Amino acid sequence: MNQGITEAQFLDQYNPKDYDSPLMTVDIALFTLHESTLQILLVERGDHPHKGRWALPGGFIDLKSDTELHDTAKRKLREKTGVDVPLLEQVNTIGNARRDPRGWSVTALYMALVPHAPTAEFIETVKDARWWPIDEVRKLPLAFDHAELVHLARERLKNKTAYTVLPIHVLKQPFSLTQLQQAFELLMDATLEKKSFRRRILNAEILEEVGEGVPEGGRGRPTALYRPAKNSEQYLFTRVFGDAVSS
Amino acid sequence: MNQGITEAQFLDQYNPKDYDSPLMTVDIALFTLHESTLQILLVERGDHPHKGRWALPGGFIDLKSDTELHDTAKRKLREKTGVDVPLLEQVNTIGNARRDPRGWSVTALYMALVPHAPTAEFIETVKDARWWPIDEVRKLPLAFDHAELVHLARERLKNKTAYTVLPIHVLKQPFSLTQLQQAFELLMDATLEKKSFRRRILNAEILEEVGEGVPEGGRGRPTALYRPAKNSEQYLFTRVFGDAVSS
DNA sequence: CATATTATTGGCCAACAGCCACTATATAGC
DNA sequence: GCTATATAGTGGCTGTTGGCCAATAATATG
Repeated sequence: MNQGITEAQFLDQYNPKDYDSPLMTVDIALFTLHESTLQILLVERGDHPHKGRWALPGGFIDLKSDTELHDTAKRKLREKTGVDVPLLEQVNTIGNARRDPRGWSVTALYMALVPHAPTAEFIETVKDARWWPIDEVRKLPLAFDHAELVHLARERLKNKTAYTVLPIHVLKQPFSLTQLQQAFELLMDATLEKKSFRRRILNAEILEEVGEGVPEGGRGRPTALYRPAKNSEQYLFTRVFGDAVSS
Repeated sequence: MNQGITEAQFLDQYNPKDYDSPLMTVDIALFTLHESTLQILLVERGDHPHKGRWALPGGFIDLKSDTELHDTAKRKLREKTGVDVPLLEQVNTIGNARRDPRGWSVTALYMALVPHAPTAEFIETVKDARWWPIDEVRKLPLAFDHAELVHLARERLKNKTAYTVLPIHVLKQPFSLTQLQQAFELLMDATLEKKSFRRRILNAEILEEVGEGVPEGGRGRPTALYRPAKNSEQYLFTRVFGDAVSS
């Protein structure tokens, strides 16, 4: 193949355009909690292919400005949400010959969960993007195989949540344990037992009590409010829930 | 951008070579257990770049014959081991501008664990490939960022093993519980408590007793031999071990 | 003041993991 | 044979944790 030449000579001769390569994209499933629903950010495609359909934010790598794969993901999210998403989790990479009409295509799927507030006003200004409640997404016409990608990300989110204290950093602070439990339940799509939930969360020592607040619904016993303890970042990947989920 | 044209017209005009795209490859960390060590398959590179260094088996997608990303992985493994690997797990996808001297490069890393015997003779005939004990790999000159890829796959293997009954299908059958425990310990890189191990494995009801055999070392009480029960495939992803690991 | 509503705690039981000593059954050497 | 040694397998205790659900606390409403 390249006998008898040095590596420098080889690189000199090499031109990537001499070879066929697939399309390479990045897609991001960005989730948030708002008004007691789990929501996902979708973008209405303005270009072919699949013009007019809803899609996950994402796109091609900019070989000049991006130096890491997740730089592309961060850049695309910044364009659509106006904020920098710190924790991007890679979910899966899907590649085949039929998912994009333009030909062989590979996409790296990322996932993140962000608080709703900081993004809300900005997204209104991006006319082709909006938050969709996750339950309504299956009624939408989605581009490419994005219905499948949404499903993969949603499953990962369920699992991830069971293993981490992730929702703590998504709620408006301070929050009550009831609110925190509701957040966990939304993300995990499961019902948690109240006493077990409180035991685990409090034993983990990741919360700090900061006073009292009004209960859900305005009436009833006042509730204790909490915020993440200073050292709670380090517990971000602590296992908090086991099999303590019913469906 | 493409105003006023139909999707068919758009696709007609479209040529992927008009756009810059990164190199896209697939790499596979193939593990096996042999002679009480965890081993990984490596290939000595015959071409630039990094000619002469050891690398994970892998390579470029064949846009004509491969229809799925993991087809590429399976094809490459078949060339090197002579066998079809049924269970390929995707570990991670790494992409950046500096991992390959040829330019921006993305690789999808897969992982699998196979029994040693069926591959052994074939690999001898592939002169550039061999099994390496995992502990010796860090002394080798590895190509690209494959040292990092090996590390990622090894970590995933540890976790995966803790959650599945994977080693059952890798041992020569029938096997004793002592042998099974040793396999788990090698894969998880941890010490397991004998009684707890046996309790969990036997309670899972995934094994079938099939007689007696000689103990390890030839002397001592004879050992019960087991093989996977018929329904054990469905338990492939059952959680078998929790935090019952010391180091 | 009675009732409804939400928050929080008490307390029991069953399951299970860690621990380690004890028993069982073989081989090797004398 | 007898003893030492090696490996396999079990008994049984303890502490932790999760599921369950009833009891108690503290407020709002009419």
